[in-house]
Amino acid sequence: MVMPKNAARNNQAYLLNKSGAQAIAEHKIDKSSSLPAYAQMANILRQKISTGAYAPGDRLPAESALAKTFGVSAMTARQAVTVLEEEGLVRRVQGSGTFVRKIGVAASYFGLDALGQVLADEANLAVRIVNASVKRTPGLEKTLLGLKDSDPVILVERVIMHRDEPFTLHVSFTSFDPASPTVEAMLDTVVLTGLIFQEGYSNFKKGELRLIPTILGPREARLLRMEPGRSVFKLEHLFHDFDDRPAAFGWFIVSHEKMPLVSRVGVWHD
Amino acid sequence: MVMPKNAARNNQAYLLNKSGAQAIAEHKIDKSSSLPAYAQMANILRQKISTGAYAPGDRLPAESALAKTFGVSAMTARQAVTVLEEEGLVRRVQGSGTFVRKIGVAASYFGLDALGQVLADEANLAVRIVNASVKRTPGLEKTLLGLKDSDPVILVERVIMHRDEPFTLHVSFTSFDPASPTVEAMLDTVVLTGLIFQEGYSNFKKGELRLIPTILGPREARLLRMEPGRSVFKLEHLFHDFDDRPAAFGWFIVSHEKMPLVSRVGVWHD
DNA sequence: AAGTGGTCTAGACCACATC
DNA sequence: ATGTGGTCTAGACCACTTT
Repeated sequence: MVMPKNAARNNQAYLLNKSGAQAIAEHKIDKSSSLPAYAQMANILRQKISTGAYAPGDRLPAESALAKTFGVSAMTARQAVTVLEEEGLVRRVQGSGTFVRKIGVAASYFGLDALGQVLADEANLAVRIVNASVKRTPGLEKTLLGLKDSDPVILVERVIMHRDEPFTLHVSFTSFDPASPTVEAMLDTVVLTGLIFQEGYSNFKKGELRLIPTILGPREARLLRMEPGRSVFKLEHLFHDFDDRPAAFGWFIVSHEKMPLVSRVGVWHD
Repeated sequence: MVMPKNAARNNQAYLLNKSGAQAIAEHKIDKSSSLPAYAQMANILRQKISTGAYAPGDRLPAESALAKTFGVSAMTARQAVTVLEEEGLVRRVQGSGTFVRKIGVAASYFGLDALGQVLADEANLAVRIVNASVKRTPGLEKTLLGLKDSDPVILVERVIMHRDEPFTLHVSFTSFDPASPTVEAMLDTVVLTGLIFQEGYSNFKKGELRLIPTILGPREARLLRMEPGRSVFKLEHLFHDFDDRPAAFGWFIVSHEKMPLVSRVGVWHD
């Protein structure tokens, strides 16, 4: 399976912006167009895939042949094929050729765009801290943070409100390090700014996230103004600092209505 | 998105910058190595990001500067930066520069690798059809398939067994088209081979998938040998044929243990 | 041996952002 | 005006697969 690439997503809107229908019909590149040659080529090739002219399993013409056909250099032809590869439509095999992919359920991936958009919309956000305390009893979070059962951890629970409606409940555990800033500072910098919002600097080097279906408990339901017993997403996270120490464990509770996970595969734009 | 510009804010990263700059002062590409030059460059740059020498928000040296520093052509330097961009570590801004990304929860994506691996492992798969019938009563599936309430649809329910354990329950609806092959043929070709397994040709041009948390019903639980009331994933799919007609609606029921959804962000390999 | 994709060069010009 | 990334050329050689 091809990993989704940021470049492909960024190009998407651009490529579709101005597609020359006449260019597609004539199988040629309009070099005076504002649309780059490689994008025009990609559009034409995608069109042929969408109509079945190039069917799943078929081999595309060699990049050198495409370059000759379209009257561009080999590098430009290669760039065009790369667009389709990043869209997951074709698969390159060195020494053999480029083949049209067959679509299937497993080819999909899900991004957290909805979550990102809400968290970036700071003007309409409000954070309600429902609990901020120091926890001294044992728990899974201490294992994950590399702490002893007796070590204290900072527990913070927030409801993130979006347009005056509860959007998600965030529960986070951070190790209580006396050498670090105070609890208040950590609340505002490390965990909140570093994890939730997009602006500013991050103190984290890497993170692991896990998506789990779970059932809404009574307290969670009350905080989110939802019915208890509903099935919702639990998005767990464990972030590590630049010394590779696990520093922030926690999770977001959010419904699939607020954070739809949708994926599209195959050709969705001719 | 907002562009962070104030470079000297993270003191720690600033110190690391000075000490780290000497440690990696080599900056040399081994052109006799089997590892391509662009990959070696990407490794070095990634290393600098992982140590904080290039901190989130910082601007990378211009591609032309990198090319000069590493003694390669501009295209090769560009390819190196592209690697980091595709890993989600940096973000390019035309006319402005390339900036180290700040990691966050929303930057993650989830692939169905686990599902794909199981469905590709045909030697250890067995499909048990638990229901195959023609449904003539109204239902959501008819709306999605563009059919009238009175139109018949083929309903097939299968338990896909992997290594003699129930892996997932697949429920699918397909329009009953008299011009198409018979029910039996459709079971084996269109829906099963086209949707589930990877080999062979597909009859679908595009598909939309939706991931939903749901609660296991009694019948589903029995078929999957799990406890009812558990929270599991429901992976809905709607595939369209090459005439853009919706042709296969349905869903997979699978637990998060069988299909873990994990995502990693940031630098995980130095 | 021939054909394919993968890497690389040394330039060029363009689009865009910043000063 | 300068500097940045984005596109493009016309070659070259390499690694790999197929014939």
